[in-house]
Amino acid sequence: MGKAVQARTLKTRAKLIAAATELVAQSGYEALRVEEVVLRAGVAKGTFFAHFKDKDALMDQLIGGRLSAILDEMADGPVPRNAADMVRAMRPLIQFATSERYVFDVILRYSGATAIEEIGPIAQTFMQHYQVSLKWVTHPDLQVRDDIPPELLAEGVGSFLIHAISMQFCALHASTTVEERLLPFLEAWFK
Amino acid sequence: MGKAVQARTLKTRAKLIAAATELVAQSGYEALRVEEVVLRAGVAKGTFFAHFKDKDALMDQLIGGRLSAILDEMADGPVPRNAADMVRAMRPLIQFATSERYVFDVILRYSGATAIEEIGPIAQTFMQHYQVSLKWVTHPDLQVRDDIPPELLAEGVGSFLIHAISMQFCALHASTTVEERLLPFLEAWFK
DNA sequence: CTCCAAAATTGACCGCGGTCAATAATAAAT
DNA sequence: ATTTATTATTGACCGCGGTCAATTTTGGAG
Repeated sequence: MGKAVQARTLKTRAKLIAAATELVAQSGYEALRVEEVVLRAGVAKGTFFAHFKDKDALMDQLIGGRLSAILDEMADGPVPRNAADMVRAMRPLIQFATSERYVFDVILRYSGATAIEEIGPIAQTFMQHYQVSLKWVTHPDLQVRDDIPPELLAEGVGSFLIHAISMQFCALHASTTVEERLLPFLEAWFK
Repeated sequence: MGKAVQARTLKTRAKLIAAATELVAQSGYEALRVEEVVLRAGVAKGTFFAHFKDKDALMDQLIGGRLSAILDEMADGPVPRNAADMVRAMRPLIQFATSERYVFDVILRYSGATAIEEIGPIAQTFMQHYQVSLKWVTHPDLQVRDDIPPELLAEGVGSFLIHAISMQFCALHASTTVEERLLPFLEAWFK
């Protein structure tokens, strides 16, 4: 019998990812069409779905990859000193998540893994963000509330972030920025 | 010229809503097909889209209607005495929002109005929920934190609720219930 | 009643995501 | 080199949401 995974497979997959990445760079995530991806990659349509469960699975890869890279930089950066500093540190994350309404929708849809064995790239970045937040709130220099467990504080940061971004896509609150809206919530976590 | 809106229009619209409601009662929201709705309503496919911008607009109506009814009862009920009581009061809301993954996705997608003049039913229920929460946290019997403005507390309740429900759809946290997960966040809002 | 312009309805058609039986490429076994 | 079992690829096809030019219905004006 053949090897579990052939070299050809990796090549095709790489071609699909490359084609998709180029198309996204040109026209954004929402405009991406599977037919355009396979055309550019030079494969048949069915091949796409042999590599990705559906179109969203590709989006999970692409968007999850970007998020993960952003979070890696956040983790490497200095621990913020206060709430305003924390908001500033999350700026790259906010910018990407608000770049397209569609992107944020995909992030929300894939934030929860449907099964333990299939935790996708985006779902992983939520854990990654939790770890970064936990590292921050447990840093001794940061004056966070000591009557709330750090795990809850970290989880709350994620909750507030999603909420603040959601509001951005609501016309009623478009006048305020995400950072302005996020700040008071984070301040509530500090003493 | 004819009247701005004919009686026929209202009848057709009612038939579409009735057909859709019946189908949802039978097979749930996710399984709803526009073709089935128009078949049951006895109209052509194009008629559907003359009444609703797209399928999601119908969902906005149906799901928004249910949410609004639930929130009306919440508003009429007694003001909860503490965090645990507050979680209990939100139970009907949680049950409906978690009844189908698809329902929660639609709620999130429509939570923000895209333009001020077109605030849909679901977007309105978010404001409705905010009002109920505000009423609760400003009630004198409730011992909430007094170092955080009530408006922020009320908005935070919504943020925590969405977060707790999101976690429900993540296999990693399926063992805990939404109510168990929500409670510690609400307790953080109390003194 | 007849005419007419606006409003409502129709259904063939399209776009695009996703399926699957048939086919081709691969690599190990002999 | 030939056979063979496994894996990868193909593209015609389907489901379903959404469009639009053509047609019918409506209700007021003359």
